[in-house]
Amino acid sequence: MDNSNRRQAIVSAAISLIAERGLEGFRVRMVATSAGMNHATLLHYFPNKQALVEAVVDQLLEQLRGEGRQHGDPSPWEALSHEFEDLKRRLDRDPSFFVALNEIQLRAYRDPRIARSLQHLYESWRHYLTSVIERGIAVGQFRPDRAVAEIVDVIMVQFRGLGLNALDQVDSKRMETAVAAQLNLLGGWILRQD
Amino acid sequence: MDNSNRRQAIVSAAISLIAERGLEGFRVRMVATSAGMNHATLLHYFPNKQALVEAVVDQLLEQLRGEGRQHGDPSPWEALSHEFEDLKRRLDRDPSFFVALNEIQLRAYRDPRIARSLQHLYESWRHYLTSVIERGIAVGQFRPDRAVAEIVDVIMVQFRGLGLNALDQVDSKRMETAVAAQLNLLGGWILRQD
Amino acid sequence: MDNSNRRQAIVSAAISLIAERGLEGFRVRMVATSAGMNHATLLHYFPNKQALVEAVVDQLLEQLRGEGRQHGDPSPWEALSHEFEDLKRRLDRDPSFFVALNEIQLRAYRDPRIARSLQHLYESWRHYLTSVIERGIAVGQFRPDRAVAEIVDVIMVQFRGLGLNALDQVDSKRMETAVAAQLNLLGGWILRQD
Amino acid sequence: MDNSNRRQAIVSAAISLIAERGLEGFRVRMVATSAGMNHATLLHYFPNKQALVEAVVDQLLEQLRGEGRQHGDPSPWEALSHEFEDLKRRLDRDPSFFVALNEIQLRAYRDPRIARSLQHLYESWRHYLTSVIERGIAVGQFRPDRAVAEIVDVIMVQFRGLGLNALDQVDSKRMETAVAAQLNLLGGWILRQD
DNA sequence: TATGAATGAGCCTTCATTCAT
DNA sequence: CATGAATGAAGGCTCATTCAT
Repeated sequence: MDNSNRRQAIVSAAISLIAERGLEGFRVRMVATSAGMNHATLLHYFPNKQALVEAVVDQLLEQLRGEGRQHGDPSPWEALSHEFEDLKRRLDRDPSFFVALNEIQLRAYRDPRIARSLQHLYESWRHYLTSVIERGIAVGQFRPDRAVAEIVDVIMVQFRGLGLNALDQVDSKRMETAVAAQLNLLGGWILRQD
Repeated sequence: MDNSNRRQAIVSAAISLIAERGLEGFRVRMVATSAGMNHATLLHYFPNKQALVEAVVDQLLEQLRGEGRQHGDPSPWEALSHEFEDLKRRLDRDPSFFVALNEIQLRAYRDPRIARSLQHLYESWRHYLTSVIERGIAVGQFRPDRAVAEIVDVIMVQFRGLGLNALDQVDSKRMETAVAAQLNLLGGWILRQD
Repeated sequence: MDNSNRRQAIVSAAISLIAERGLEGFRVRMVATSAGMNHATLLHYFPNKQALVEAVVDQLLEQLRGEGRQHGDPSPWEALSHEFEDLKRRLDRDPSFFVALNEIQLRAYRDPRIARSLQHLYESWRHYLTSVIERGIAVGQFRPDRAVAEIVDVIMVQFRGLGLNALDQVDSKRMETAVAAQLNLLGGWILRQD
Repeated sequence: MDNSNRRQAIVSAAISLIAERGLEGFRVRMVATSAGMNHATLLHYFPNKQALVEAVVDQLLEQLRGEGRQHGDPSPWEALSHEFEDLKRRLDRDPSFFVALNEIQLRAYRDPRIARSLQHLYESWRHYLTSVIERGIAVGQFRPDRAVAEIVDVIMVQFRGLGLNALDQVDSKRMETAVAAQLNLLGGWILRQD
């Protein structure tokens, strides 16, 4: 179990470093130093740099998947709202997480292995959103005249756009407004007006 | 003027390479080869790598600012629609442009010089959008109960999100739908309903 | 302590190379090869070329300061004679040492850090010579009508001139004569004649 | 004749640059710029860098040989004194000349062609000194019990030592004293005392 | 496991030199 | 002659990775 702790520490240090310097500027030696060990020791835990990056990706995606999904039995709209709330909270609490995530996202464009991981996550998220939307329509909370897939796409674009904002280092207040506005926007589009 | 052509060719090759391999993986030698010259010759046109990257940034931003702004005397909503149309056209025609742009955007997070360039562009764009929105409210086309700055932020998040989609290499059709949906979404939120 | 040995080997190789090719022509790669290692390994012991050069300077000056100062309780004139003897021995045994030293001396003209090191050495040597001369005058061995500082300067010029002779690669015999002549010259000038 | 002027300008610029940055740091492009022309143009006057350096050597030696040799019919001792006077004047007027000269002297150690040039000069100078000394002994001005060759060597060492002092950038006053002292030293050794 | 040493591949940059105009 | 462009060789330095202890 100590082994696992050690790996965790390394991956954490790696994420910080990626957020700080980008994948460009990401150096195995620095990660090791930052994790309090010799660089050669680090390579006992990860066979090479690529493996470390992949572990970072896994960790990032795990974290992304992690929270979310609230308890209780929320209505579809509450479920969606919760997703936005969750995003806001993350953006506020740990913006550097999103910096690293964007970095990974770009890398995925060229690294098939990372692309696959990311795709898995997106698919599972898309799946979840789809089910929520469908339920919303079924229970009459959402307008029935929108294509489900389209709604899901819309939401994902919103999230991506908001995630990119993390790079702007704007104040927490403004970020909160931006998230709220997007939710509001969505609501106006899919909520049944009566 | 041949000098200028040569520089153009280099910058173009550089953008392609950045899109292809990222700023990580961006090698002066490759750019030179790709532009059909010795790497030392390239440094004849740009004093060093950093200068080349900056030229790329300038070119990218210039291109971004470039088109847009249509002719005639469009209504505010037509003006906004045109922006989305324009984005769609670009995404379709030259997706790698957006890949490079995202790359630069991430780099701006750490490179103050690039950050400044980007900020200039964003400010000018924000300025333009603000004027359009204000006019739309003034002429009664847009709802008066939305904060202008908030609307502008919303649009910028939408564009960023859509830009990131370029990385997914989805088919042109689906991208078109995504852009249209976002425009639709925006319309539902700010257009005066009667 | 092996580490220290390795550094020593590198510095020695560096001195040889400087003597052979000058600071112009001084290549890290060559030093490494000459010391039997990869050039990257060398940079494991010295962070960069400049640091290596400085180590060379230190070593050279250390060596210069090193020997000298004989045992027993010599008269002032014997002390001076010993300095010349010592120089002669060095010139004979390791002429390339002086080649490197001249090289460094020229570099000091432009490199403040080296200039400082050299100045320290010269000051300490000047200090020593001053004390010897003063004692010589006090005990009546040297003529009292010469300014001490002037005598010291004279001696230093002599040493510098003799050191430059190392470049001529003349035979050991002739060098010996030259040193002896300078000592003789000095004696005629400062020794009390009776 | 304009051609000759141009070459002169280039060589002068080259000497200044060598004095300023050493042969290490000596760049064809800089010389050209400093002489007010394109670097490629410079290579119309000197086929390559080496040729330029050799021209510098020639010029330096020419200058060294140049002055000297006074008019009238001086006594041997006056002739020697004049040499020292001349050196003093040069050291005072153009110390950077000696910096460049030392630089060349070191280079001669490895460059046979330069070595030969230097040797020619030294031989001719040695020849001149020899004749002066012999005459001095013949006319009874110098002590007859010194070996002529030895005296000549002594003088040359003195000159070399004084030349190296140019690097110390000491004040003119002190340099003057040093030269005078060496002359004095020499006089005490060879002048017939009566 | 842990680590310091070692290494080869590779990158950016410099520079003397060549060449076409 | 003059010059801007071009080039190849080389140099200092970095870095992921391997290895012996």
